[in-house]
Amino acid sequence: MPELPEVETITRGVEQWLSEASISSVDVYQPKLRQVVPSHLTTLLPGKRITSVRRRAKYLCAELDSETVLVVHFGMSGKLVCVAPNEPFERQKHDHVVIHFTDKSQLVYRDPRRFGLLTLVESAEINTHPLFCKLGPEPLGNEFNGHYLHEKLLHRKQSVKQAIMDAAVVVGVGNIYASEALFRSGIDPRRPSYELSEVECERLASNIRTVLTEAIEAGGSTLRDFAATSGESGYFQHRFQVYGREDKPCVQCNTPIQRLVLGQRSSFYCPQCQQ
DNA sequence: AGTGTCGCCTGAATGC
DNA sequence: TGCATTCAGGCGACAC
Repeated sequence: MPELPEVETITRGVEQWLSEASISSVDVYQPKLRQVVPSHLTTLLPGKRITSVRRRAKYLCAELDSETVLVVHFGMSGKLVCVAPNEPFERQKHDHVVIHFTDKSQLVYRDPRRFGLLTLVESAEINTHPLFCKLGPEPLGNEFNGHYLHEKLLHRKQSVKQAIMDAAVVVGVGNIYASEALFRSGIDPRRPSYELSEVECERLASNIRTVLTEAIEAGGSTLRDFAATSGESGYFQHRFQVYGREDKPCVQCNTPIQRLVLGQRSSFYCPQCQQ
């Protein structure tokens, strides 16, 4: 599932792949994603060129030469498939949107579970747009640090795991990386947020940063094959220390990893190392 | 305002 | 073997 590191990898992949070509046509085969794909996509995109690509939270933002941003979210199962000019391409069952370029290349949005979205936002309005206006800081940016996190958590009763997964606190920390960062920090995911000291918040913020950075680097290793691998990326799943490892020995102390549910999400932790 | 719950959707895994 | 059920997940909508 595309978490922040995967979206970052996809973004870098698309960036490498950008060309002078402009969009010639857009086919929408299934508009019913998490949000309905706006019908004006097919009329507004042709003739435009993608000038740059960046990531904000788990959104890929493709800037067009019309003061407009094509916003893509991958939900749980979304991918972008880059098809090289004249490379044979057969549309698959869950290819919902196909963007054709003048150089005969294609960009394909594939999403079996349809939890993702594609939409257009005016560049000037991106920060006030409903999708973006409530977002907290980027976990890899300077604004996010232990002091900030401590202030944010101070008056929260919620568990610390739920808090760091709240996009208003910090964006892009999904279920997997929340568990991993808490393990590395030696913090029990059930701890009430207000209970964490500034030192613990420093440690947690730092580990959120490093675990995401390491995952991006692992994803980056497949960057070269980006177009060929249909957006599949990364080997970081082989480095999970707690996520999905219920009953398996803790990598630090051999105590069996436990699973519990917080806010309807599976959480994994070591009862020995995380207090 | 903060918090908890629901629902969208499909495929994989599990149960009978 | 095949059918039915359960689960996973991001995140907005909604209720309290």
